[in-house]
Amino acid sequence: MNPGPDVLKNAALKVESDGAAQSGSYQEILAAAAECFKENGFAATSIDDVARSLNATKGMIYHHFRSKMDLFFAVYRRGMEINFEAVLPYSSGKQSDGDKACLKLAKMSISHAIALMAHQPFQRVLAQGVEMHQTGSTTAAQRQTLDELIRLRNKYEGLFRRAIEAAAQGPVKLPDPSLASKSFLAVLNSTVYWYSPRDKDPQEEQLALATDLVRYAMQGLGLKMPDMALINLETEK
Amino acid sequence: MNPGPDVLKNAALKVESDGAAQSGSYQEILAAAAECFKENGFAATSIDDVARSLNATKGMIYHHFRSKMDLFFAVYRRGMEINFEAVLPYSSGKQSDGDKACLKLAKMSISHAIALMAHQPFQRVLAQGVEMHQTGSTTAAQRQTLDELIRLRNKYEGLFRRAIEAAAQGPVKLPDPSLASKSFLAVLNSTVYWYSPRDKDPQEEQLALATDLVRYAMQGLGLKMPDMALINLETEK
DNA sequence: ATGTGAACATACTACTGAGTATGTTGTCAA
DNA sequence: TTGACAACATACTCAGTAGTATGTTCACAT
Repeated sequence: MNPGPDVLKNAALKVESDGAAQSGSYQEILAAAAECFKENGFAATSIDDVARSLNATKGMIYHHFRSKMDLFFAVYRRGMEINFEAVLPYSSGKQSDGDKACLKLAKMSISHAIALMAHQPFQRVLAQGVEMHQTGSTTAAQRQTLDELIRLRNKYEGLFRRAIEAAAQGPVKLPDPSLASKSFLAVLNSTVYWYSPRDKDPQEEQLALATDLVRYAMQGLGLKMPDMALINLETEK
Repeated sequence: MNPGPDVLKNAALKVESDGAAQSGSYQEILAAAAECFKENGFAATSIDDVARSLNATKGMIYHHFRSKMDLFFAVYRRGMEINFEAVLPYSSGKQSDGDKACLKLAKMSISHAIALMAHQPFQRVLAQGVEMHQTGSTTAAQRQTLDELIRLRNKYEGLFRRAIEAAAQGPVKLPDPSLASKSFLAVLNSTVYWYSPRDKDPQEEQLALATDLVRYAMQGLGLKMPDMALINLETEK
């Protein structure tokens, strides 16, 4: 079929490799679009809305994107990129030791949960993309692109499923690994629908919330949360 | 302010009291609209779409509903109705005994999870309503109605929060009851985004899935799942 | 029989919004 | 200097759609 790693590579390397090449306005459009899509949803957002929020016009958007769908896909892709960047650093290697595997899962999960809260607009777009996939809309060509993006998402979910299976070796039994990972991620992702950052110490607040959520999610699997002292993530930029 | 029980009564009694009074077509419109909203989302669904799926015309819809928003609200209300009908029978009374409280919570949760899978279109509309609430759309009057509907939803969530608090008395500590109930319901509600019924034994399948989900959700709180023998719900109609 | 209103269908209006076609401006190479 | 192209802005087309205005049918009360 299609070589697995490539799909990931496409997403994960774009930011690094392009750097200055990807004109600043491009990323700005993505951010503005994500914000608009979050506010009103894809269908209710017009290209003019996005342009307006940039003090620009429709022509500018269409200079960079061939259609509204293309713009949405680009935002979606960027959202997946963000998530991979958050989780990949902690997801490499196979831990045969149960506690190590648990620690790895916890790190991945907390990093994921924080990224989710720190980049809400993009994460909401990801959720909308999933809904769109179940829908029978779009043309054949768009459908193909969307399928590819969903595969990317499944790949991401796979990172967690494998980490969960590794962590649940031993005393814990998983009735259905797929169901387990879905439930697990459902808890972590739930913040998308109600969290809104407070001005005071959003960093601190997000870490605390993420910790509680991950504790709950792991406990559901019968796993105990590792000591927080062991989970010091590199604080990002 | 507004008397709490009334809001609930409005929703919970409508079906019973109206009965034959609510013309058949009314409920059919709700079902068709729910299906359309689920398929394409609120914004991307036209009144003509709904009418077409009923082999009717726009005039018929507007004869029963004053606007597209009104139709949406009615569908939302019906969705909440379904949920209350599923859960209320098991949510009455205060269990001081921990195990009893646990059993009560389990019954409520399983009934909720099954209702969710059995009425997907309506449940998806509920989700869309929540998103809509975070959004800055709609007029002032509509906003008021939407606020009322969200209060209804919060009331529903409150049933679970109280049941959770009652069940978690004793050996278990809840860091944040609100967070706990949000996570708890996130797990149960997650099926909305991926479950699709199989032709074979949907009843059986839904019960099995619901059981697994509830087990996970309760374990996350540190509660153990009661024996299934104790959880025989009255099978609905 | 007749008028009256409920329950629709049909025809129309007014507007929004995706996509396009065509300017306009600045920059940079030759 | 000029021409060529990137990076936009402006102006327009046209399909779709919320809402309205106006038939039409039929049951039912008087």
